[in-house]
Amino acid sequence: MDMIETFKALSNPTRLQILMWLKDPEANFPEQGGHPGVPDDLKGGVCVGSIRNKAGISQSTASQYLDVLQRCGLLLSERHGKWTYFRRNEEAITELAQFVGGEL
Amino acid sequence: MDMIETFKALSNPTRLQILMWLKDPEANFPEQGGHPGVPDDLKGGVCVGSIRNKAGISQSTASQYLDVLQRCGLLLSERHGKWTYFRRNEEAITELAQFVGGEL
DNA sequence: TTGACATATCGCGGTATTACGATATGATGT
DNA sequence: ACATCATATCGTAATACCGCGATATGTCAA
Repeated sequence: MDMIETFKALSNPTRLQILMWLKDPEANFPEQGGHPGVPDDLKGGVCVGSIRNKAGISQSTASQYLDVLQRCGLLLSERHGKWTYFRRNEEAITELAQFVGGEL
Repeated sequence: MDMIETFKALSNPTRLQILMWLKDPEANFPEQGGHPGVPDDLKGGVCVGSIRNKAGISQSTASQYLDVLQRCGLLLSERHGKWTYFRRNEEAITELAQFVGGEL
């Protein structure tokens, strides 16, 4: 896990916000769900469009931000049909917390 | 504590390294000490010149980096004579660790 | 196959960061 | 007052990041 890339990813207010919103997808993305073949509990993550709406950024920026968060390992993505669902990678976040709480 | 500024400060390899070196000043800055009127145990911190040498960067860059780390609260500085001694702000680092380990 | 939709990638101008040398400030000793 | 040393600030060119619209790719439905 590249800590420099991770800190860089977190040093943008919108990206930090997205990561925190994804702690509670049900509360923060209520309009999500109801996609064909996808359960309503949002365990699998939230799609780009929902995040884009919530954050108030363009589609290309949303896609790019999520890519940055995924590249450094903080998010995981899974494609179902036309949608790409993003969710937190709790292992990576725990690893980051251990680094900051211990080695840093 | 501005988390965005803090993450920005940490997203530079040299600055991250400096913060980690300052966990153990005695081991990482052995040539430090012996300044008139300053105890040898380095409890008060390490001066800019020692950090500059260790990091292999220019004097102006060292001063600027340390200022960035201080502005976001990760370092504290104290002037004694012509030297400015920098040391870690453990309270701030603990606060950061709690944020990453809890709210993030 | 064609159209519609979701997402990804490209290209751009604007802005910030990087790291430096040059110079200014501040402190010490003579 | 002066020279010297440590640090801070200024000005800079190179590079990276920001956020967007335009466009490309991939998926489904008819």
